Amino acid sequence: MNHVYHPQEIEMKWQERWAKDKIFEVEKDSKKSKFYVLEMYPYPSGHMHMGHLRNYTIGDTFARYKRMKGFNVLYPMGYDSFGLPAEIAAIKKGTPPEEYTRANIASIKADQQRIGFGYDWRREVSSIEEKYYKWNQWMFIKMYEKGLAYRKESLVNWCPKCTSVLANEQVITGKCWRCNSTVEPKFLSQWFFKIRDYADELLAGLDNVEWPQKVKIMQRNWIGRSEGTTADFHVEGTDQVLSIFTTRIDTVFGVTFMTMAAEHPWCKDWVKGTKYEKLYEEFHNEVMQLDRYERMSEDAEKKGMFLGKYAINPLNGEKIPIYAGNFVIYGYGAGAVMAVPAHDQRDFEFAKKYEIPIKVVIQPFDGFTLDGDKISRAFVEDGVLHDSGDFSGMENRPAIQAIANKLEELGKGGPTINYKIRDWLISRQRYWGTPIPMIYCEKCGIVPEKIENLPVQLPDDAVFGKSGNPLEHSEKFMHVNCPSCGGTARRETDTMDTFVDSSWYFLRYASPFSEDLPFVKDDVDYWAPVDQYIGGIEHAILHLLYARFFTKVSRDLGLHSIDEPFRALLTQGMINMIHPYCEHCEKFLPAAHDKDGNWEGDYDSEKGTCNTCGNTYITKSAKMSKSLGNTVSPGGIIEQFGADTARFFIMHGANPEKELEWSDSGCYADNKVLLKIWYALTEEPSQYRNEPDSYDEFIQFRLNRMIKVVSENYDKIIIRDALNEIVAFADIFREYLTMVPLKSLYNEAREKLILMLAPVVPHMCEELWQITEHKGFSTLASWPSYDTALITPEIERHWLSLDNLINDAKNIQNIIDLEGINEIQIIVAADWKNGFVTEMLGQVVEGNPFGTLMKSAMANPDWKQYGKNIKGYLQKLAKNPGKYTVPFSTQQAEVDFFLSNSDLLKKELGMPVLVVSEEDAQNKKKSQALPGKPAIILQ
RNA sequence: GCGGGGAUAAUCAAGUCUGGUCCACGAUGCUGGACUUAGGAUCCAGUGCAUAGCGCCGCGAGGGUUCGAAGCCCUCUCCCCGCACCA
Repeated sequence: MNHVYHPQEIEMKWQERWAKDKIFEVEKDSKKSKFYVLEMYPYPSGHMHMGHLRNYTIGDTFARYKRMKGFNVLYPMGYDSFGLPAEIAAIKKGTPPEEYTRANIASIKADQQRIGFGYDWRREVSSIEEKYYKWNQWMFIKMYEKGLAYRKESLVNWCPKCTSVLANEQVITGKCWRCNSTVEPKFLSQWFFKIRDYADELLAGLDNVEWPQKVKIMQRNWIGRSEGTTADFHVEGTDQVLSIFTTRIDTVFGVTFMTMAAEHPWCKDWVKGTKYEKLYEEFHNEVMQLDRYERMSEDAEKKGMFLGKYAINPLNGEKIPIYAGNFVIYGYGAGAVMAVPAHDQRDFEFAKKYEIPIKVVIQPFDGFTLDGDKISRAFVEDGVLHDSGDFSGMENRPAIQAIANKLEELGKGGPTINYKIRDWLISRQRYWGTPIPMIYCEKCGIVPEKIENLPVQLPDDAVFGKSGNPLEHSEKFMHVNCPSCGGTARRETDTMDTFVDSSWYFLRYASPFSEDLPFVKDDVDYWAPVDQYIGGIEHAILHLLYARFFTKVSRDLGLHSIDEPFRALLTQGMINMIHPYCEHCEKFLPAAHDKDGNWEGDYDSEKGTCNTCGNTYITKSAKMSKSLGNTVSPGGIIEQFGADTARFFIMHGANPEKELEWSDSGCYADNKVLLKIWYALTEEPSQYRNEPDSYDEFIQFRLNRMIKVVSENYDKIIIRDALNEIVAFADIFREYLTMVPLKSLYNEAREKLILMLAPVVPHMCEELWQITEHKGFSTLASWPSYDTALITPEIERHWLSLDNLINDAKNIQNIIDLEGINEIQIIVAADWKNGFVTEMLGQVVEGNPFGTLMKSAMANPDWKQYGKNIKGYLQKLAKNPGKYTVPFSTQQAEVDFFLSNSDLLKKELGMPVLVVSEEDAQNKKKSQALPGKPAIILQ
């Protein structure tokens, strides 16, 4: 046979055949176990990039493997197609968002199809479709009816660049998650989803999913459950009550002041018309000017001011001053805290600065008595209550419970659980999203749109580029009759956060054609949850938390019975690439070109210098990113080498969770590996053997071991390690071709080798499957099983000793002058040594000292005669007992083994091999032989 | 500061859970050689030191446990990521 590898032709051909035979289209089948593999659906921004290629290849490989293992595999794809970039394009270029988005979807979809991902394309979901976003609106109304969607005025995060608000989850260290602008606080009326109602369940559910520990921890921290106590502090001279939250109610008798968040609306009321007003204005402005991140950083100076008001301690009736402070978070707890300077370091510093009394109410267990006037830092450890009314003398831990209960009795608070997580702000002041289906009627107030009128469509007369939301300028959209009274009303112009779209798309895939409900319960209950979800760590909180929330809400609406959407999660590693780095400027030097293609980067690649400082730069691994200009497009590789090489490289470069170093040479090398395998599998041996021989056993061993290792690694999605085992076997297989193989075994090995590779390089494998005269698609073939009897540790030890023998002999060949050498003699250790090594190894492991070993060996009458050599053997055994084994049951077995492999030895070593037993050998080196480790003589 | 993950040869990187053919998988790079109408082609060998082998050194640093440590324990250094005054 003479088959040349033409990836472009092969790949197109098989993609067409797969599509024609609809092999990736799946239906519910109660007789088969289902398996749902999913990648996070992409925002369609033009072409597919390396990160996408990696993400989808991991998923496709795994889905193909599971399919071959006999699962009914659901593997769909779709597009997260609402979002700001389309609107920006509309403003800049005048392209309507829909046109822009559809063009991008077409382009990325073509890229995906060119790689040969086995998606069930009938199930494609796209959030911009009316038939999709209609259900966002439907869900919104259902949630509104249940009180889970509500409108509230509050302090929200405003991104000036996106001219829209953001959810807390979308503010990353004070910056917008999308454009990195500094976020500003603003008071606005906005729509929220009550994710806090599900805080406990969201926390508990993490115990039932197979996610990376890291992601679970991040979600737990984000939810931020904290057990503590609320205590009501009356504000003197008003009917206001500060219901503060604390985890240290045991210190309540030591409260000497209260601290309010500076922006708390009460502060303003209290100072109005008093001598504190002017000072407060200044203080408030100062605090609000700093961005949130700066303000919260630990080294920021703690500042505050007295507000002229007093609060009453609910337990001892003491009157304590109320301050405003720059370190209290308005959004957490009551936006106010009780301050106990003796037992909280931050309060201590504040008290010292403003000369507030410090009252010690917990004394250390060791009997030492602290004095509030003298201590130099807060005492935060456990101790015994002191000056605490009825609770004095109690240990502080039990006192927490006791005091909380007392407060409950008094009707002034009690045990509470507090959460850091805030409700999800879903309003966005943008056009390109799902309109919130609410109507403002002067007479009836806020009224939901009627279900039968859904979807509320995006108008096509929107004008972009004016200030504010384009929907506000659309007459067609704004004007509506009230669904309740029929009078004139106006629509809500906010649209939904696009994270709403991605919160349930994975359920829609299960029944993409459902028209009466977002999805059909039976379909979701069969296919969901997603068994393996694959995506980037950047969604550890955002999407993954919202999707879990939506799953629970839709379950409670009776739409399905799934608790957690994603049973297992794999977060893929970044893709890195070597890039110039200036040690002097301490930064990576961006590469860039102007629009005519002229170099505009920050370094001179010819001189190897930094353009800023002129010093020579070094190269370091950097994340592939647009901002550094070091991206490599998968398109080029596919054009040059084909999709299978691209897939193979990206799976072989690093295991899925690890960082992947992209390199040209690595890619070329992997193309070579594929070519080698291709030729090994297409070139038939010129002749076959009919009688089995020893080497066949080796092939059997390695073949079965490969299937075992590869299956185990694919099961755990450790794809690189699986490929390494396959590549190693391919080398052995190639060797086998040259050794006149046994036909049946050759065919078996060839077939199984193709199937091992099929999940990663499916097109090549289909072609090989056809060339090797198999029927049907390798994609639909059954995954091979292996025979454990052929890979026992004993068999492994035999082949290992042969391998060691070859390596040792080669080593000698490399270091000596081969002139006049024409034969290798293999001297197998004498029979008595098997018993000797077995026995003495046992004694070494028991921990016997050398002297005891020696005595014990010499006491054996059969061994005594070898006394002069025994000391040497024992020294070796004692030094590293793990290294020595007895691989063969008898000397004869060992002799037979090496004899039966003498052809192979001859081939490997390039000279004839003579196998003799130690007893028959003449050379004095024969005494060096040990079981499984023959003496080697070149003569 | 708190929490998590790391540090392996020129480079990337497996091995660490479960200590023992680990003279550390694999890949890249590099050096030889074979072949050849010279290729990012293919094949073979080498790539810490030593050497007719089966030895020494080595897995961030130091100590410990063990017959035996890349792996287990302790201390330290450095790097990455997340959270960041959460009362």
